[in-house]
Amino acid sequence: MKVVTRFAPSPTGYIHIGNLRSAIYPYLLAKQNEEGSYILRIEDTDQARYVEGATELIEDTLQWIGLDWDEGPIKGGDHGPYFQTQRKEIYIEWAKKLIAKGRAYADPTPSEQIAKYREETNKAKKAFLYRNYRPENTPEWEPGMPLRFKADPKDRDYHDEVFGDLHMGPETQDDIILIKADGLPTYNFAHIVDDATMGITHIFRGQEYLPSMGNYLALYEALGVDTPKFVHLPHILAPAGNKKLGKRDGAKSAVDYRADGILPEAMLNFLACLGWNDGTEDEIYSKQDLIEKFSLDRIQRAGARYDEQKLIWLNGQWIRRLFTEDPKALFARTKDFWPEIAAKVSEEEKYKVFCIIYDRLKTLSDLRTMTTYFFEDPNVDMDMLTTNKALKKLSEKELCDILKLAADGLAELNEWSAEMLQNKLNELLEKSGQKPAVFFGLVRLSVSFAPFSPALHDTLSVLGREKTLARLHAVITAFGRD
RNA sequence: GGUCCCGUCGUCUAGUGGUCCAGGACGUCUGGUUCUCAUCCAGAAAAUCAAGGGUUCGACUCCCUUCGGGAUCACCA
Repeated sequence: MKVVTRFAPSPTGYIHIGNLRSAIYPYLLAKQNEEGSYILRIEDTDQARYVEGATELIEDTLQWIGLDWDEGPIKGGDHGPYFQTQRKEIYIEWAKKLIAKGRAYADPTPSEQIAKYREETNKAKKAFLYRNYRPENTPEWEPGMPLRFKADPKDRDYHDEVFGDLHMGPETQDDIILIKADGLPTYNFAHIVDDATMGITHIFRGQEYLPSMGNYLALYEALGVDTPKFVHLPHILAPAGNKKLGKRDGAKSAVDYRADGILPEAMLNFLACLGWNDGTEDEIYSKQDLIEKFSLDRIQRAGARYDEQKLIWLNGQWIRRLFTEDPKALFARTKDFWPEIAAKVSEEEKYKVFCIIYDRLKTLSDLRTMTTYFFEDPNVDMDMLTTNKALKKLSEKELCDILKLAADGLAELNEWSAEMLQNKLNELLEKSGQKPAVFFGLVRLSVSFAPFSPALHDTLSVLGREKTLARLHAVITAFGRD
């Protein structure tokens, strides 16, 4: 069977990670099907909430994380247009079918009156059902008037791919608005028409739509449309509390994570596995792995909490993995993450630094704080030396002598390579008669004045002979014992 | 309030009647890797399987009830 899925966001702002997952699953399902198709549709029927530029933001997010759609904005396709505001005639046409069948009526009731009805039922602590107030005489519908569905409340059973066999009673079905007074359809009507005309086979959406299923089932029936497969997804929960993750909880835009140095591979891996797993004990999945292994019946029913720590860990895993696969390619992706001072240095220089520091990065933006001493001489900070755990037992003279020994020894080195440096450093360590923590620690701090750095011989080899010796002498001078 | 959904370590989860006095991962803690930080490796702590009743020789797994949590009841999606 050909699988056609869709992601259908409304352009009301950026896509936060809570929503992004419902873009990923339909993509995976479509791609694991040989002739599957993944459609992007923009649900822009709410003029009031429309945000300029939001569509571009959505497209950017999907492209970043690697969800390339087969049909939709930019790309086009056989089932367009892909903006609901451009499909107005289609909805009107379908609405007229419903009117002809006596299953839709123009509602003349003023909204103030409806508000009163609603207040009544609220006071009686009951769920509001408009059909209890259905007007007896309704005018012939014409544009500018709200059009309502005429419900046929009854027991309806259906199957959800995640939640299993479900039942909706008559009280879940009402005379919902199909076409608003502004002539545009509501989501409730539009998505059914669109999914039917676009040939969507699997509908993915958040579980907040579960209570509306009674209405949707009634509409499919009245429209004479076959029901697609339903895939309702549990909510992603905010880090604290039990509420679903939303922008109020500081749910960042997915692309904000890009600026923070999170790799799209890690984000995709993380979100896909938030509420889904393949039953094995694997943790790392590439897009291809996910496409091969994804299955609807392994989606969780309970909401999963959004845990940024696991994302960070996954990101570190991906940095190491991608480096192993193709270091240059990963390096090319670090462009925006270097400290400003690195701009004056050649790409080759930066690449050298990257090769010795990459396996310490959790996010690419760590480069900003972890590499500055490679590009500019650090300020000599004597306190850092004298308060160091391993060094504070030694006198200034002793420290200074060790540094001189190191500087003189290193100056003799013919070939300034990591390997030769390692040998030389070991030789000097022995000569100094100090513990590694003292000798290496002192040299390391003297050239970097950083709380941490790569292995000493790697650091010195990238730094180069000139800078290394100059920095060691700067500290010796600072001791005033030159 | 009505309706709908959910409930295994702090978190993500494995588990579809016996091999589970519950396994893995993140996080935390402790060690190891010639310096720091990170990686990597080894190990530890961490779940009366929401509770109570059934069914069964046997239940985390099936049934019922209760409790707890969430969603929804718009001319928003």
